[in-house]
Amino acid sequence: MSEQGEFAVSPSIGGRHREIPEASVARLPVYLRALSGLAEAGHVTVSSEGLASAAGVNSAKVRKDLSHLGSYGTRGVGYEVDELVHHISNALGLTQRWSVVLVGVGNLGHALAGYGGFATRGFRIAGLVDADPSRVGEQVAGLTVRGIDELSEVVRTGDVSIGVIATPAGAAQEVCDLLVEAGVTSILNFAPTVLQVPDGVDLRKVDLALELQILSFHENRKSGVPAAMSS
Amino acid sequence: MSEQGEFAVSPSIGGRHREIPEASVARLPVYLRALSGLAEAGHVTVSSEGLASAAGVNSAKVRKDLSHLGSYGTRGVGYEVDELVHHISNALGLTQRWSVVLVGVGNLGHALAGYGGFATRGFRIAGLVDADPSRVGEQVAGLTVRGIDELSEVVRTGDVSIGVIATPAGAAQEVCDLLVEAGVTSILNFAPTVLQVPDGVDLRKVDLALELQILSFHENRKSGVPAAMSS
DNA sequence: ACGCGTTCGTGAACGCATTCACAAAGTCGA
DNA sequence: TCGACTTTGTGAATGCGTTCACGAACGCGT
Repeated sequence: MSEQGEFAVSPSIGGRHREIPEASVARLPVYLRALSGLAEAGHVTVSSEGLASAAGVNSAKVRKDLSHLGSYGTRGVGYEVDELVHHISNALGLTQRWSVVLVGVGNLGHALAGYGGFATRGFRIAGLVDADPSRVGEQVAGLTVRGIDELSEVVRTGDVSIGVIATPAGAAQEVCDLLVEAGVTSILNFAPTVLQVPDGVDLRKVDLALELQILSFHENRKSGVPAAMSS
Repeated sequence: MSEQGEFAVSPSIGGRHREIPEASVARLPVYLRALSGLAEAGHVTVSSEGLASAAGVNSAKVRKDLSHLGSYGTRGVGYEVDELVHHISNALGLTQRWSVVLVGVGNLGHALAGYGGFATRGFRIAGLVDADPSRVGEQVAGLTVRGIDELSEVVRTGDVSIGVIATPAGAAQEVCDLLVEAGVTSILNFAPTVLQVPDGVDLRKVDLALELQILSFHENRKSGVPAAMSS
């Protein structure tokens, strides 16, 4: 009874393990971070419950999420921390090193360039680029700022696939187009504006003002409606 | 036939207009920004289709979202830009000015303090706080950095309801607890760690490393599975 | 005044994500 | 070896968000 058919998907080459839902993908980095903490604290194994509380979610979600990677837990025991770190890193593609170009070296750009999270998680800053000629040549975080006209070259010679936009809103779409044209296929946008990208290019955004406004909504709700004081 | 019945919900006092779904709330700031652009470009009215393309979503979503605020569109015409800005601002609680305390004046903290998005959208930085004694007294963005021991006082005297955490990961939970204890009810966390807050406190996070890892996943998928690379 | 074209507002259908709940599979002590 | 206990992995149920599709309402030109 070798029931191959639809379950015999090779977990190795080609098709990982089905598709991992987007919502799960977004939580994997959180698990990874929680597991690092647990490993440092000396835990060899961890249960879904333990990982859940470290990651700030519930255990059912942890089990569902991890089940998308394969069956790496042991019933009655839990998950081996090191092994899980390896599998998650693998699923996220963190076993290989990705190169990043950072465009816009203003206040925020400086902070990002100096941010430790790049290097520690396998991301390499292949170049810093800015449109302001007075900034070109400046040394930031051990790198020399280059002109926007060199962006294409930086992307090609540095094997860059990820672009980070930290420019003012007005310049963001133009920079985005240049990045795409140069061959970048993933973009992280910090500029407070909506960007258009062609199919095949992944775009994520980080938006401070937006987050504050969402908090404002909830604050407003709290102060406006002092609980369920109807009746 | 004055069909009142269930449509005669007062949109003024008390119960706004039912509950606005979280997903809609998260898009309202985007609409607001798109509308600002449209207003500057001279548009007096805008259709759901027009707003949708400016905001990077589809028109059905726009109409559904806006319907939660009330019926402010005109069939056959669209929405009046100014009026819509007003209603969205109102729903988000942006007609009143919220005070913010920023904890952690490192690289990122500097960038945040200098970020224009605070002031331009009705948020006031009531104080900058840092635990490092060598930073206390320093002038940043026109404000004097104060010690962490003054946090509680800053919150109270400044009528602060929102706290922004831009400290290293190790200090974040402690700072978070202090903020909550001081009376802050909304927290925006930039530190790469999971925070625990009691019920009644809203928590949002902005996490660069997490975003990069999600992009990494998609890059990995793209390079691993050349997929439908037709013609 | 009236019909035509446009666009909103919304019930219904659909799909994705979360949660529930439990059988299966393992550990561990006696 | 065996039985009690723990914890995973996963179908099923539920809930939330998105999309569809269309009636209702409005402006405008004639």
